[in-house]
Amino acid sequence: MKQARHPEPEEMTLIGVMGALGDPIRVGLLRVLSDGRERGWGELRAPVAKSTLSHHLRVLRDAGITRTRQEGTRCYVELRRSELDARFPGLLDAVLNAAAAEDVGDQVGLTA
Amino acid sequence: MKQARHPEPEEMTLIGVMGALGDPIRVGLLRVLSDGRERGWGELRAPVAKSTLSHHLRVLRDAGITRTRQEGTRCYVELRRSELDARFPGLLDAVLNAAAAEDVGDQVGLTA
DNA sequence: CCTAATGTTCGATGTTCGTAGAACATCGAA
DNA sequence: TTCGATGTTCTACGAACATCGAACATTAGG
Repeated sequence: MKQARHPEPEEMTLIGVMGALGDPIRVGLLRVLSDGRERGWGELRAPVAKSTLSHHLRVLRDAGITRTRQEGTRCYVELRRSELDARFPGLLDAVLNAAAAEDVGDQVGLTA
Repeated sequence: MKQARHPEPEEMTLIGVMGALGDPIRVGLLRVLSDGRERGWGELRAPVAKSTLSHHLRVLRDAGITRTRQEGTRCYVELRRSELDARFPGLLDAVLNAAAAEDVGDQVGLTA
């Protein structure tokens, strides 16, 4: 596990973010993280293989949507809310509200 | 040219809209239409073949973002602003603002 | 050390997407 | 009716994507 790279706010692109949030699993992950709490990888529940989950988390990270931190062999994920809000004002809230209304990504959740 | 189908507001999905707006050409078209004016197909300028432009307009239409009207052999495109705003509050404005700030889709424009 | 736990990466597969050109359908005008 | 303009649809193709299982790397614990 090499240290993951996180884009600076200036490196984030609208197309990148829109593309990243064009998948139900990733929107589900976004919703899970939307309370601002950092979550452990193992807490995340999604109906995909772990390699696929790893892929989705990478897409989110590469788009600048999340930040990943390592601690020992564990990983912790967190929404980059303030940076996103500064870079794309209103976008995150609009997506989260719409996602909640439609219940997009409801298959994604936390460990019971 | 058969009559194109337009989704009802309830049929629009967040994922559909996010996916449709994950392409620079389509965001460019959105920006061109963002003043609310109806535009003729021929007015639109984009660095792609006409079949490709037709495809992109179809994607936008299928997602519920635009409305296409036919008049004789001409087509007119229009942004479904109020319906989108009602269905996805704040989303369109957030995307348009971010797109303007980044100048996404600047290759798309109107006939000089 | 050896082992278990935790993610990442790799290889493979099937799907979707963006793109273009060619053929087609429709309509207005000559 | 014939022709030209205007979009749409068909077909094709390479790139990108979502997905999985297997192999791998790293670290904690015994």
